[in-house]
Amino acid sequence: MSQTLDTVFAALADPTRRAILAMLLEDDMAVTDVAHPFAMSLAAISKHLQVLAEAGLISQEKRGRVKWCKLEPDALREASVWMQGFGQMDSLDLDAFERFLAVEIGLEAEAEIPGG
Amino acid sequence: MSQTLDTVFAALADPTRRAILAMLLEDDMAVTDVAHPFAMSLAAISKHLQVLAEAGLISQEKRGRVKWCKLEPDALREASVWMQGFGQMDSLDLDAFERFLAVEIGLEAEAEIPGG
DNA sequence: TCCATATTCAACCATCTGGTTGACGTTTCC
DNA sequence: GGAAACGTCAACCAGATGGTTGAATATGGA
Repeated sequence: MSQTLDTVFAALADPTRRAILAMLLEDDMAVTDVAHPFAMSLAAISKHLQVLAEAGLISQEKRGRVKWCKLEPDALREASVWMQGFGQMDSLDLDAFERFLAVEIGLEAEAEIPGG
Repeated sequence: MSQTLDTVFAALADPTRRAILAMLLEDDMAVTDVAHPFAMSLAAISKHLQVLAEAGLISQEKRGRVKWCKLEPDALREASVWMQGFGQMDSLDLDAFERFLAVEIGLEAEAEIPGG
């Protein structure tokens, strides 16, 4: 889940990938057609699509020699939920926060919250 | 705005930086105190804080020899709004999309939407 | 003044990222 | 069968990223 947030946000950080997602809103598309409007090679777009697929933001299905790309909004929704929930923690449970840190960044148990 | 999304999402892609944001939810903190729970150098945390500040996710104010870090949820909200709005475009206005592409990735006017 | 604290800067390093090109394996179709 | 279309793979490259260490710059306090 933490790694999911890593990969989802990293995928969204690139404008080409955000543009691809916007294109896939309209309809499923073949890799070649996704690549068409962009001023870069097919191989580069293929890599971008892999990044999006690993983040769970799209799925790909091969039919014949054509690989179809489909938007998968669930991962996007997960990240969005994270961001929404973020502003709504009112006061932080420090014990819970230590566990959160431990999960988020693999911190040892000695993690101690300054000022706490 | 496009660059803002770039920097905001890139900032959020790192678990250390997300943990820092979570800490700042509770209260404003000095750089040294932010660094305390993490198993890395102060200089590394200082860099992370710069990334967060450039993305607009935090602000920093120096009082005396202490630099205070404060959460600025507006940039987070902007990215969240982008994500929310994303799933809600129903059908895409192709002309608008070409302008979107032009802004997002600096594409030339000849951008043409395949299948469109 | 002198020392400790708070923070950044500069140089360095390993790894990741985003792009290229050319070769390759599949599938389709004449 | 053989050519063309679809897509990925492999090798390579430049630049960004995330970390380190040690020196430098302020500021605060005895």
